[in-house]
Amino acid sequence: MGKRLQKQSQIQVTLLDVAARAGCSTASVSRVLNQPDQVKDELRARVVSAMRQLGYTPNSAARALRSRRSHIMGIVIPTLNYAMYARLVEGLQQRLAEHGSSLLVAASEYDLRRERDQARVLIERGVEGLVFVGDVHRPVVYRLLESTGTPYVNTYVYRVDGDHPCVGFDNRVVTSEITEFLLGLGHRSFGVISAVTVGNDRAAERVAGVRTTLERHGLDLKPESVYEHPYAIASGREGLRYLRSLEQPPTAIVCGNDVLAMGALIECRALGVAVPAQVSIVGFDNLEFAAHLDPPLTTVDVPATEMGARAADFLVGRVTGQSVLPYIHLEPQLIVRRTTGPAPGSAPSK
Amino acid sequence: MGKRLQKQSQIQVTLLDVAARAGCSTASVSRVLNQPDQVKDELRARVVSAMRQLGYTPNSAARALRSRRSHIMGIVIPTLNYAMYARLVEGLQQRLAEHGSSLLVAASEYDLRRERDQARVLIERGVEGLVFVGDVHRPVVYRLLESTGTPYVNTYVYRVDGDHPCVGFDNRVVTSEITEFLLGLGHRSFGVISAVTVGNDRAAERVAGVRTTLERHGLDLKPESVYEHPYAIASGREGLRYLRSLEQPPTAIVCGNDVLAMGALIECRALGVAVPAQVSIVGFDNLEFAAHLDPPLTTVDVPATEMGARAADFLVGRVTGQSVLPYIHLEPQLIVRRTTGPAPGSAPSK
DNA sequence: AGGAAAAATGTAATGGATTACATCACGGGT
DNA sequence: ACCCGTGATGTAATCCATTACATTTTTCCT
Repeated sequence: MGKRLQKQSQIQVTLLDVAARAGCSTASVSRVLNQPDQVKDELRARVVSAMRQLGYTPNSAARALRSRRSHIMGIVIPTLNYAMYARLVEGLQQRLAEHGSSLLVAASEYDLRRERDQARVLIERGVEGLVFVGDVHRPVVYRLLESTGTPYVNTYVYRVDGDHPCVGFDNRVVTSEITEFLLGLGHRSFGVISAVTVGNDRAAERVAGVRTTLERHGLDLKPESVYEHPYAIASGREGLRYLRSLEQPPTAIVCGNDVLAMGALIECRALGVAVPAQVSIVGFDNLEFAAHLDPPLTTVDVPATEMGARAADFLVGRVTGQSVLPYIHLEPQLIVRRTTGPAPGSAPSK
Repeated sequence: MGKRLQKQSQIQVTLLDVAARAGCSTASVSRVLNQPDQVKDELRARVVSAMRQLGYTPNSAARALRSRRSHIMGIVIPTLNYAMYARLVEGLQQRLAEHGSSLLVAASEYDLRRERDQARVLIERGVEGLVFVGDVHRPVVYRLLESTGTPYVNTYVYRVDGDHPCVGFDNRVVTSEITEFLLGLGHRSFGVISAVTVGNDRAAERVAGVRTTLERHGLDLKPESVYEHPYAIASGREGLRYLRSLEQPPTAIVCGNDVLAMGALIECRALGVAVPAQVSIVGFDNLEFAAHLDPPLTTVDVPATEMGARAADFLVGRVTGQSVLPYIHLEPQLIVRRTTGPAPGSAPSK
């Protein structure tokens, strides 16, 4: 058993071997690899055949060393267990592949120190560019990026005055729009169920968007109206139960993401709270299940895959010396479904 | 604007610069990097300080070239949009990080040709080992792995006679157990809602598990009782509607994954079909939402993260020359919740 | 104190592909 | 028939860290 499982010490086949076999110089073999049309058909054929016969695979390290191109990019994300980040990575990887680059993935688990460590490691692995989520990172990360001259881009954020390349949207503006929408439905009492905001600038901005908008309208979002808990359906359920237990339960609940919203919705059903008659609920992300919940969830569609693709284009552009726009805005879209309606007891707005 | 956004051509700081500054040889600097305790405190301090002052970052390519270690592994997965694969990647990456390695991720989109291409690319990028999902790959992939001497491991499968290292479980056995469980509840008429089985050996095996078990009991799974459609809630809904439209609708429905099961469950509610009174439904994966559905979904818990971690251990072991077991079995667990019950009209089994 | 062994450090070869530059062949213009 | 330019190919330096081996310093035992 396991005969194939032995690793035999391989004698590496090099360019030199191929050249010898093809009866030409290493330069020509290299050209066949990198600028095939600079080589005459006949020689190219000979080289290709020699490579095949010898089972030649170029040594990536030697290649990268000499050419100063690793064709590897990196991304540091909080986690892959969050569908939107997974999609971001998917979009990024696909587009990079089209550009001929590969992707190193590292997770920080929402820990900024770990994010810093992972960024360091990826740079040490020779990535040509780095993608981050959010724009709040340890200062040393930015310093490292600058001192090593590593191009980078922040995603899931959009801030023109931010001094950092970014692709995404302004989280605060989006929840602000949600809040305006709910205000327009007559809601005056708001609650928020949010992911943990420590080390998560996106979550923090989303809460801030609700708060500042309410304040602009002379209302306020009391600290006790914000339930902040880890990303999970259970948190959404707890959050809803908590908000319902307040002296003056909110009629509108803005959730930091669809998973929390799903939990809230489930708990409403369990508690016999009618949605949207008694409470309006809004999610964020437009995950697949949002449209299939009962009632279907009002949420915000986030172009995560596109964000990844754009990040790829940006970095590849930077590395290849093209001029690229450092601030890329992608518009999320409010998807109004059936979990939102007029505030109870308010005259319908039209 | 954009002052920081310019890439300035970096003059790379090398070991030699550090050595000069620290007043020692490059060998010593290298030792500080790789075997710090072989260097006296005083010299080490000098070198470290020189590195800091110069902002030295080792050149990964040169390092990899000389040491023949890239510290990079790779994984080719069908997609990251499937939560279980995302978790697998997460577990793999975390454990690799603990071992001091990084992870290149590539997606095949369930296309075996693309899987082959991606595997080729990853090998060309210098990965030290490769993780796959499933064990049905293009033959050339296995040939390439062998000829380049690249260690690899298949996940989500377990087949001792398979000649390939693997970590996971036998999908066929698991759905077989599900089927036995349902048979025990008195069900005799079965339906299956499956993901697309082309290029997906796991999905195919799951269907086969139901079929062979039924046959063992003198029953059969008619081709028209299998609804095969892409991974999506909508597919689950359609699947259920389809199965209910059969002349003799099944009383037990085995779903290839939880997403399909969720769709089926949602459609039952929409159609007014009582679960489990009229139909029993079983999922696969035990995604987070499974426990929160109404009724909570009977499903199979799959240790995806663990699988990734074990794959990491295996490959790192192989690369570092330890002896490692090539076949690692992880036991999935049937989680009986409330979507399964006695077949309608059958005497309860106890 | 003497000397061998162990520890620390240095010297220089090495890994494999790329590429600047040199050379060669060949076709076209006059 | 001669020269030049263009395109194809070859020669050899180069990228930068690691490591085998050589040399020096330190340790420690007698």
